[in-house]
Formats: sequence, structure tokens, C-alpha cells
Amino acid sequence: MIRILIADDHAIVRKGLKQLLLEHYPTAVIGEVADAETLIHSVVTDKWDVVICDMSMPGRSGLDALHQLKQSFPKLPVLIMSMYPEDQYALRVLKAGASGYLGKETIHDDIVKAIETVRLGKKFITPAIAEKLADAFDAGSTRQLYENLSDREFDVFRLLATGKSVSEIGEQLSLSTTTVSTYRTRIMDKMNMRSNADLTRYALEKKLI
Amino acid sequence: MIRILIADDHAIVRKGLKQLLLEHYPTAVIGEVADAETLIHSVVTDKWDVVICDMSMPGRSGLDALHQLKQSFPKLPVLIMSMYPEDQYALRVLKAGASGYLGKETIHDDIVKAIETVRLGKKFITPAIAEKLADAFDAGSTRQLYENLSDREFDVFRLLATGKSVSEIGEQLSLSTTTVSTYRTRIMDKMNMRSNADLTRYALEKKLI
DNA sequence: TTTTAATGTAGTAAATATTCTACATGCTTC
DNA sequence: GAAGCATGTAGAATATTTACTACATTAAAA
Repeated sequence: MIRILIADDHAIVRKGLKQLLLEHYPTAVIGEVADAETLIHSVVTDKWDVVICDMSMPGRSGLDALHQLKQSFPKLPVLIMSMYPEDQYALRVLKAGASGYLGKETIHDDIVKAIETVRLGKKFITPAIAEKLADAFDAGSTRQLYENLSDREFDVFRLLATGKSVSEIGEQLSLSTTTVSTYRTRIMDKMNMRSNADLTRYALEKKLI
Repeated sequence: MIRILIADDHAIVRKGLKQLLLEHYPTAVIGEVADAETLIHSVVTDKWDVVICDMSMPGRSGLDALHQLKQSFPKLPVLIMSMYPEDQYALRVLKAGASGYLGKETIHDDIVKAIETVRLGKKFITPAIAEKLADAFDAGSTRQLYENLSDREFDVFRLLATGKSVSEIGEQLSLSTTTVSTYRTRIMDKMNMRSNADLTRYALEKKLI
């Protein structure tokens, strides 16, 4: 008999997930919590085999909650789910100690396999994420993403994040636009991002611009 | 016996919502569709009393689908739900002919009342939205920049802000990329911006993405 | 001290995006 | 009810960006 705790602020999502889980584990005990506080509390007072936690909950974020959980219960498997298909978060989440990452798109198909995997103490990693992971891990682990950029790359990164075009940047730095474009590619590569908007978001978040 | 059609791309959300509805309407017939195409199709071939539709579905957006629906079936009540608590969208959605707007936060509590209301041909308006509505009528009130955008433009604006390229957007909305580009120009014009990064920044600030 | 990996730099060809123009429709406005 | 603007939509020509490749130079590792 498995005991699963669901943490998500949307009642509908909890309901749907619970339903889904019961179809596969008819005897399971399913707990539900709607915010990070309660999640922590529930983990302290009850015993769970797996926690499934949404990334974006009000109050302290899922990531934050994850940190706390892992500090007190390093062995409790936590699966993180998120609206964002972007596996940009995936790395962050795994680094923070999660046992797996599921986009809400795929959760329906993957959840059971994920649970089986993490119950054995293993991590559930989709191929796409595995690749990202491998790439990211041989570079320094606790460093900020942008710290891996070379000086030149960093310059370009900031200019891109503020919305400058590659040709404007080329002009400003007296470089060929293709050179700038090459930097851009390398930046995207190192930072694991796909669009300039990602750079802008990131830079805003880190207060780099 | 009520017939309700659910349109949402997340299987879990559909499942949860269905569950929820069955608790209140044990005899209800609940249909599920995962994208706008199928939604339209299903409305044409079957008869439904209410449609509950997610704003942000892949392919044509919920807003777009809503337009089409309303064109062919002006009297069919459509409830729009959205992840975003912000009632930024609410006005827009109501103007497009929706019978009500529900944030996914509150749907759990409001859905039954909403359904009962719209079945009578009335609109379901939460107090928060009512206030917005009132404000909107007050001409002097500071109109947000983005409120000057047409629906189509707004769709494109959001997608651009999240980092989608014009061609991706064209594909997603089944438009020529040049059309999307034209919208982009008009958006920049109306909002007085010059780069996609500006859009991203703005959208983040206003919590539109 | 080789060998290897990272960095700074571009060119060419291919892919994308933008500009400008155009046209049909639907709503206002006078 | 005609005139005019806002909207939804694209095509052709043009401009910009990207992918791929390449090659010194330097820094790091073996």
C-alpha cells in the first residue's frame, strides 16, 4: 500500500491527479495539500512514500519548499511537476534534490513510471532532460549559469537581454554581426536557453540589467 | 440531464474538472477535448448545454476558438477558465462573447454557480471582475497600454513576449508569418516599443505571462 | 611539454524576419 | 449612407539572423 502526497494549489489538478493515481494504485492513500506550509507540515507529521509537488505555488515556491524538505528528509522522493514544458527549470529542480521533473503535458503518461522509479531511490529522468543534465553537470555545479560565460559572451548576453539586435551589438562592439551571432549561439548553449526572451527573463530575475 | 463539454489541453485538469462536475451532476454527460480544432468539431456534431474552455490551448488559442464558436452558435454558453488569476483577460474574454471567466484558483468553488447562471442565459461575473468592468466604463481611468491591442494582436503579443518567433506563432495560429509580422509592427506601434525584449519586460511586469 | 579545450573572430549559404503594399470587412461618424 | 478608420490577412522584395565551418590564440590539463 503506497502513500502519496500531492501538493498543488489548484484543487482541480489535485483531483485529477488523485483520480489518475487511484486508477493505478486502487489501495493507495493519497494526501492533498494546497500550499508549501501545509506540505512541510504534512511531511513532518505523516509518513509518505512519494511527494508530488507543483513548481508554482503561492507563497513560498515549490522550489523553496523542496529545499526545506530535502534538508529535513533527504531520502524522501519528491517529484516536481510544472506547467512549463521548458526543461530550463528541470536542472534547477534536480539540483535542488528532486527525484524527477514532469511537465503537466506529459504527467498523464509518465506519472506511474516515475513513481515506480523514484520509489526505488532512483531518479526519473526523461531523455531530453538527461541530455541537458549531462551537459550542465560537467561544468561547475553551484555556479550561476551566467558565470560560465566568457567576458565577451557576457557582454553580448547583457546587450541581447536588453533587446539589442545582433547587428546593433556588432556595431557597438566593432565586431562582425556573425561573430555576435556565434556568441549568441554559445550563450544559448551554455545557459541552456532557446530565445532572447529567456535571456531577458533571466537577466531581469538576476537583476543583471 | 445536463451536457457539458470540457476543453483543456491538460489531461489532469480535464479529469479533475470532470470529477468535480460529476459530484454535482451525477447524471451529467461530460465530453472532453484537448484542442481548439476538436472543440469546434465537437460543438458542431454534438449538442452541449455548456462549454468550459481553457484560455491557453495549443494551436489556435482559446480566444480564437471562442470567436468561432460564438459566430456559429451565439447562444451556446461558454465559460472561459484560465491559469492566470489576473483578471486582465476577463474583459477581453467577455467582450468576445464568453458567458463568464474563472481563474483556475476559484473554479473549484465557483463552477457550479457559474454553470447554473449561464444556463439561464445570464453572465457569470465575480465581484472582482464586476469592478474591472465598472472601471473600464470610466473613460478617465488609466487605460493600460495593452488594452488598445485588438484580440489578435494581443494573442501575438503574448506569444512574442514568451519568446516565440514569428514563424512559430504563424504556425500555431495558422497565419502567414508575414501576417504575424504585421501584427508585431502594429503592436510595437501601439505600445510604443521597439524590441521583443520590451514586450517581455512589460508582460512580466504586468504579470501577463 | 605536448595535447586538449576554450575563446575570439568571421565568411558563406540557408533560414527567418521585416517592410511596404494591398485588399476585404466591419464599425463609426458625420 | 458614404467616407473613413481599425482590423484581419498576405505577397514580393529586401534585410537580418542563424548554422555551419574554420582558424588563430590562449589557457588548462595530462
